Amino acid sequence: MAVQSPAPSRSRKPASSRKSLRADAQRNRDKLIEVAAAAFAEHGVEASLEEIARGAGVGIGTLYRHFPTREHLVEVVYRREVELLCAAADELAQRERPDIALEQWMQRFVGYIATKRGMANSLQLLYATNSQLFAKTSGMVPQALHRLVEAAAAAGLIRRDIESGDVLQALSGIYSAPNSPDWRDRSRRLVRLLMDGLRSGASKKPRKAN
Amino acid sequence: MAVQSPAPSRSRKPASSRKSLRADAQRNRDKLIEVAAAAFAEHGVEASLEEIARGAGVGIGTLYRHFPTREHLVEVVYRREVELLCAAADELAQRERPDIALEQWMQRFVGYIATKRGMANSLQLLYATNSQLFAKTSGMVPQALHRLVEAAAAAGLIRRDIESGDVLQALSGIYSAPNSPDWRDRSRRLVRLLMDGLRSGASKKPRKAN
DNA sequence: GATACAAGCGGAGGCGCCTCCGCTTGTTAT
DNA sequence: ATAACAAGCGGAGGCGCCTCCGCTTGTATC
Repeated sequence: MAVQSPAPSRSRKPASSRKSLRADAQRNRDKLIEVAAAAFAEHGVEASLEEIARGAGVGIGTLYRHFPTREHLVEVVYRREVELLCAAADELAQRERPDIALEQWMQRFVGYIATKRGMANSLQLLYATNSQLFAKTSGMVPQALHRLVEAAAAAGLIRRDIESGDVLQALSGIYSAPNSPDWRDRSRRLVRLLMDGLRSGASKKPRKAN
Repeated sequence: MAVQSPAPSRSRKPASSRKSLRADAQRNRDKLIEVAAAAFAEHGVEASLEEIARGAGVGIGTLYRHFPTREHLVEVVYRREVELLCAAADELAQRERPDIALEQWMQRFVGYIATKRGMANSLQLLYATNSQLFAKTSGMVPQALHRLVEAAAAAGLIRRDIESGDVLQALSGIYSAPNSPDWRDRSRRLVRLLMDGLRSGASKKPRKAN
């Protein structure tokens, strides 16, 4: 039994991340994640880490202390984006009519996925060594979609003979289609098409407001 | 139809590689491959390309002209080693008693494979884009083994109720075993063990020379 | 041999990766 | 407020990647 160091009496501030960081460190960390998310979206996972550090206004050393490898950073960004995406589902559900909420979320989902292709490699690395992490995040998306579909169906705004798993599969068909140059418009049209299909057997005729 | 450049009357020297290079270029290329093979064996595929260039006594630019990416170099080295390995089978078959030839070749085979683990990633990249290349080289090894096994069996020096595919599988068990620190000795012992098993049902008692 | 020129060379230069460690600053205890 | 110190910072430095282009050299032709 090794003697442990004094262990300061800390008891406050779980703050926003698991380990209580010093306030400035937490700020830097958040900023790095934010800038990294933008950089990965724009340049793919190969974005320059030094540039990310510069963009966040910190030294390269700080980036590396927080995220010892590129993969760590990619993973954190990925997870945050999945969480944001799923949080958006609930927010939309509160603000919009259920079918509108579903459609807008699906639009956002396909847009989101598109930028994540490049992450696949990095993520696979962690996949192999840390699978439970994935189990958690990858479950969140189907659940969010499920809630939206159920709500829309319960409101009679989409047909009932379809379940959320079917919709997810349809979506995956949309985003995994060969990405042509006009890819962005195409997937937007396809989501609309899918939504019209869903509405076509609804019990209520959707009008404007609720 | 684009106008082609004059196309000099060349007709000599297919030399050792596909395209007739200038003599000095060919020398450099060969040297690079040789040095790279050693470097990959020692440091894995992440070996420094600059160091390889230095070791070959050429500039880094020369390396990159011959092998535009690391993967190209890895692939060429890999292919050459497979070819050398298979050529060694025939040579051994001529020089040694068939069972000895088989054993020595198997020893060489497992030693060779061990160094190639790290290449897997690089090779997979090319695998995806250029599969026929693989079909060719990956077929050579089973064929070489097959010849050796057949010869030994025909000479009555190993049992006949085993075919070369079985032996290959046994070998793959040996080299894919978790590589412990004493890995090298262990696999050597295992090959000997395998060989004794093969001999145990032979029709002739193996003595020394033929 | 001399000439001409395409083929080939090589290394400087610009960028990115990552480590290391002396300096700064937030936090805690007084 | 002040002191003390751990936590955190940042960027210089060393290395590797890869490109670019002016210089060298092998080869063909006469």
